[in-house]
Amino acid sequence: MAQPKNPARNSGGLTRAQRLTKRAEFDSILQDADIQLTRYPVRLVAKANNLEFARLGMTVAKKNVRMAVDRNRVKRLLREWFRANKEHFRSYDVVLSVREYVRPGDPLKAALEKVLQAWDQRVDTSDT
RNA sequence: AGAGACGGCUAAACGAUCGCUGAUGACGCAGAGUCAUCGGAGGAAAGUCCGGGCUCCGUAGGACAAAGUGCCAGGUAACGCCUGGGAAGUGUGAACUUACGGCAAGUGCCACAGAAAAUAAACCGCCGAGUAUUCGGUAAGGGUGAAAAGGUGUGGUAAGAGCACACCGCAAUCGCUGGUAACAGCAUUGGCAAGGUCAACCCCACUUGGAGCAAGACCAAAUAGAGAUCGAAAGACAUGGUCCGUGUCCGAUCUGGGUAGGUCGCAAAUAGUACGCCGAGUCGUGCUCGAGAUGAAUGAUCGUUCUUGGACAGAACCCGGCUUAUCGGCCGUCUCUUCCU
RNA sequence: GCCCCGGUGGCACAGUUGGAUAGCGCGGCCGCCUCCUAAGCGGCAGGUCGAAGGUUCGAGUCCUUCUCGGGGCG
Repeated sequence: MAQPKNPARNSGGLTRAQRLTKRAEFDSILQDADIQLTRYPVRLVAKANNLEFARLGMTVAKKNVRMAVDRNRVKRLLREWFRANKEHFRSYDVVLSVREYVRPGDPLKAALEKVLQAWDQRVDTSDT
């Protein structure tokens, strides 16, 4: 039997439709952002997307995180964090950037926790 | 027992849940998607230092230039790599290291010091003649320097000197013997040939067309054939630096306008491993494994165990090497020292 | 992924074919000048020549391997 077309139906996954894949999409979000917030070293930029689910894009520059192993690890942790908390970001396109070098591990997780708190406050006030 | 040399292997394991990605199958008109099964980073994936495959370029022909390599032999698709051998050097030794062709082709350079740094020469010395300083002989000794026309001993001499002799070293013979060769040994001859530097220019031998998967091929959307200047049988252009040769003929330059992506290339081949041949390697037989993304996949959480928190580190066309990084653990062969029997 | 440049006092740069104690400008410090400051004048300090190894009597320079920084190719 056919499944609904909404990819957000799948509660746990993070499929290609839920990712930003075009340069133009990144540019439009970064230029016309609705919400920007930074909790060192993570920067979050978001824009409402008129969809029923969230989409994720990440930028981790080689200049900031030099080693490919660390860079992959940072991106995996960002992706996993977004996947676990994506209900918070419903109907938003989100771009996550790592601005400074951070060792993947507890410091990054702590920073992401702060980002989530700040996001919840911002979204609550803007909705009401 | 301690210290060490060489070679090889390994690179935490298992389970549960939630996820990512490719293939196959099923459902689905198709697409999107869902479910099931299977696969899913390394010894260096790294640096991009070499070599090849593959693709395109106007032929890829010649000459010059440029770059690289450099003891000998073998291996290889090829190499600057590997294996074996020679020579030289280091280490008590096992072993290790070596850009190790040629300055008796040419040119250049060798600061300071020193008499003199390359046609050789003579500062202090030594000796003889002469007598207030010169002439001649000499290269033993001193001094300078990184480097100064073999070393030691004996004879010899005015003093000395390969001047003579012995031994060592050196050179020559295209000598003899061994070796495919580099080279080694022996014999004979020569008093000995008057520096170093080629990671200085260079000479000799050999090698190299250029670019690189952002190569390139196909599909498709959009834009639209604009304006100006210059040159025309000489010139311009062509993917290599120059020339010759070759090809094209309206070409070149500038300004302006427009630009959206997708599919293939893309993974099984020159692979690894066991046995046979001294070795690299080749061949034969058998066995093993089989990543393929494109804002870019291996993760998260929990539990158990260990060496108690696991180093260096992440494929992007592929392969063979080199180099560099690396916590440890294990295995094999061998060396030295000390002790015991 | 591929290709190409560069690293010399605090800053921006020289350093020719290897040769003596690596220079110049700005900046810093001290002194002179001035009532004081600036300007000017005189003097001084400050360098692992990105790192390691090699060739050489001798390396900023030549060779090799790393490291850091920058640029180009859609």
